[in-house]
Amino acid sequence: MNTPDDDWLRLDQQICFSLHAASRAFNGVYRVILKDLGLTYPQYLVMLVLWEHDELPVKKLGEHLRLDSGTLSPLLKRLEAAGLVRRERSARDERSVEVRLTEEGVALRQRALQVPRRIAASTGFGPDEVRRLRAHLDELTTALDAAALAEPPGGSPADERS
Amino acid sequence: MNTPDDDWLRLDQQICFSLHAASRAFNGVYRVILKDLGLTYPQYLVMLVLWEHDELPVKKLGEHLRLDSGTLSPLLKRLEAAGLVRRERSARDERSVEVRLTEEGVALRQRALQVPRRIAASTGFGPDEVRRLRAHLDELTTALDAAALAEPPGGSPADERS
DNA sequence: CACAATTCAGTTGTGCGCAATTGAATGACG
DNA sequence: CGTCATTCAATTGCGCACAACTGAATTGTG
Repeated sequence: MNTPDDDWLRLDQQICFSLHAASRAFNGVYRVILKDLGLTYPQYLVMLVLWEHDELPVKKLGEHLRLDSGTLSPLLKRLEAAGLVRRERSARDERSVEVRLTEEGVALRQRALQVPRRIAASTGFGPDEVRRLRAHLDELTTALDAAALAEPPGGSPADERS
Repeated sequence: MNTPDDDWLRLDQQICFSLHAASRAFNGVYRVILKDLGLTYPQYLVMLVLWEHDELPVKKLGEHLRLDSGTLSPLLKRLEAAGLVRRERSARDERSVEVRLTEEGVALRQRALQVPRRIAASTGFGPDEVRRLRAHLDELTTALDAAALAEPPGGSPADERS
């Protein structure tokens, strides 16, 4: 009785607008800053993972980033063409492809060290604010993932009958 | 002296990961729910604006959504092909194209009224939590936009010399 | 051992997001 | 009035995201 559906549709607009807009605004700032490094934002994310792990099969990379091979395969090809990464099929399991940094890829890390500072400056957020926002977002993601699993297309989970 | 650059690179990872992941998780939930309506998530955003305004030039639509014609033109073509929208060049200003809902487009609103409830259920967030998160995100977007303006590619704003 | 199910990377097709460009219409200014 | 700059929508080109599928390698089971 509180809020008729009409109002919900307006409120809903604001929520998804906000997230969408924030995501793209962030993306835009990264784009500008990463241009110096010759990386796109998703490529930067891949490099961050590799700087931590140094060698990973595509599958593991995808788990860290929540991306599948459909996205990663061409992206990794481009990183390989840029000379930052090498891909070689695993000897143990020929289905798997190991991604590893080249020397050039390792070296790029030094130049990337300045990125977080510049990003932080752009947000104008302090460490605490960042932490709170991150916690909020992670909470949201967890909830959404759970809901996505519980609600396979079509109806409510209660419809589940053998 | 507080946190060496190495740690920043790790912390930074977490921030951008969180936002990126949340955005795509949200997108995924919308995708499932909107499939019933035959809309993608960005198409839904466009329809939300049109349900509020009923008739708008592409330019205004883009300002509401922060999207340019490069994104909107093909998207609107698809909405037109789906019979939800009509596009006609303005009589007053032949450069401009007016977008207006068809009867079918107006009618779709009824079926869309259920969407916000299902989304809200998926997040598990209450109205207050949503409001706080939205405020946080808007604050972030505002800061990022300001920074994007202040920092044209290449260096700090202080470099600005005639 | 043989055969079915699974796991993995890659490909294809669709749609979004953005930069850069094009071309037409409009507006401003001398 | 004519010229030049601006404002629009549309197009092109590139990269990401994701669903669906392919094909090869591996694992599980009888």
